[in-house]
Formats: sequence, C-alpha cells, structure tokens
Amino acid sequence: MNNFRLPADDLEYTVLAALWDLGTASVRELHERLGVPHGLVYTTIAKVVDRLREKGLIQRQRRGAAFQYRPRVARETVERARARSALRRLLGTTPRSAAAALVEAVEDLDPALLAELEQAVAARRRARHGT
Amino acid sequence: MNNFRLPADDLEYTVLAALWDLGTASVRELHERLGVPHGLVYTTIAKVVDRLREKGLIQRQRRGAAFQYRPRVARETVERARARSALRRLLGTTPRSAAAALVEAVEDLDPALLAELEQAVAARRRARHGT
DNA sequence: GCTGCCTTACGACGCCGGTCGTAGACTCGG
DNA sequence: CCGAGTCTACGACCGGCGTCGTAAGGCAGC
Repeated sequence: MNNFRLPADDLEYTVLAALWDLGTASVRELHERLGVPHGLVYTTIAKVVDRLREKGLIQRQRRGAAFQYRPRVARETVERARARSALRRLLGTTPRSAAAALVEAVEDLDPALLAELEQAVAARRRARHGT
Repeated sequence: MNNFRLPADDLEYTVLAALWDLGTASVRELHERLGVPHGLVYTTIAKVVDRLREKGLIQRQRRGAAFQYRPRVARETVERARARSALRRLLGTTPRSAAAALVEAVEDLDPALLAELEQAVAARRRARHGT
C-alpha cells in the first residue's frame, strides 16, 4: 500500500528502521534497544510507536500482554521516498552546483562511499545506454 | 564566522537563497518576489526574514524608511552544511545501499544531473589521486 | 512639526515531532 | 477470582517553522 506518510526525523525513523531489522518487536524490546542507550523513557518510545502506527507505517498484533509491532511498508519504498525528499530539498532552490556539493558531502561523511557512488553512477549509466 | 544555525526548511531557505541571488533586498522586494507568487502575506515574509536574522544568517542596514538585508554567511558554507546534514540523515540508520539509493533519487528527480554527478565524482577522484 | 503611510516588532495559532507523566486497561500468577 | 505488575492510551509541554494580525514605530512630504 502507498498511503503512508513519510516518516519524519531521527527518532521515528530510527524506530522504524529497528523494526525493519528485527522484523517484529514489542515496545519493550524497542525501548531496550533504542530508548535505554539514549536515556529515553519507556513511554517516549511507546508514543513514537503510536504515531508510527497512526501514519500507517507499522501494524500490530496482540501477543499475550503486549503488542507485537511489524512494518507495514517495505524498507525500500520508504527509503526511496526519503532519498528523493532529501535530495529535492537539496536541489530545491539551489543552483546547479548541487552535484558538486553532493559529492563533497559524500566524501566528507564517508570517503569510502565515493567509490560506491562512482560504481553506482557507472552502473546506472550503463543501464540507460542499454535502454 | 561560523556561529549560525542551519537554516530550516522551505520558506526560510528560499528567502535566504533569494538574498544570495540578489545580494541585497528589502522585505518588500522579497515579498514581491517570493511571497506574492505563493499567496503569502507581507508579514509572513517579514517574520521569516526576522528569524533568519535571529539566527545570524543575514544582516541589515537602514536605507531610508526600510531595511536592506544581505547574507551574512557564504552560500557555499550553508549549502555544504545542508548537503552534509541531508546526507547524514540519509545514511544515518540506512544500510549501505545508500549509494544506489542516492543515484536512483538523483536520476528520478533530474536525469540531467546524473551526468553532472558523474563528472563531479570523476573530478573528485582525480583530485584525490593527485593528493 | 505634524500627519499619514509604510515598515517593523511581536505575539498568536496550528501542526509536527520529541519527550514525559499519569491514569486506566488488561494479563497473568497465585 | 483477585491483586500486582505491566502495557497502553492519551494528554501535556516545548521548540521549530509557516502563517497572520495588530499595534507601535519611523520616515518623509507638506
């Protein structure tokens, strides 16, 4: 299904990502894994999980006393959307030094990624030529 | 100087970008240019300009009845920061299909950009080899 | 100098997301 | 069946940003 709202920022997205990793989890588990390390209270995670559910990004199922939550949308779908949205913001008003800025940022944050990027670009170009 | 907060989202950033383009402008001009086309009231733009100033991103100078505003930080500086922040969010919790996702997004949004990206990557790689 | 108009200052509201606290609902062991 | 302990529901608060409205400020022409 495609009727989901883009997950917002750090915490929400982090929780969602954890669910993708775990497949399924209770609030307790999520709190243990994400909340505790950051000094976040149980109910904070619960609230985030709640909002995630409101947005249609995850579903749940009673399992004994608590609920088990699981993603309702594919990781790729959401991440594609995220990438697009981030990029759109980047390009938005910016002139076309965008490519350079992008590459620079990539290199800054993770030099190793540059090689991957090059490969990815090359691959993409090959695919287009094939089309 | 470096004590400025990252400009936030669409409107604020748009206004800042306009100032980079124009060099200098009054609220009136900015409103004419950005507000009117979007049906935004004068004071909306004024408020945004205000917050931009609070953040130390722009400065002003009295010119007759009104103020003239001008950027206080270099475009490159801010855009670099933006790119990094956007990218960080993208990579953050995401596994390392990041490069692929990135390229995909680039192609999606602006196919022409792909070529530029390729050039930029190549240039970067050359520079690194030279180092 | 005064009056009128443009500009600014600033507070207000709504929405979103992070963060908690509290109270009620429910499960489960005894 | 009941009490204790857990889980959930939900409201609250704060800060950020988009968006206005209002009221006060200042300039400028007469």
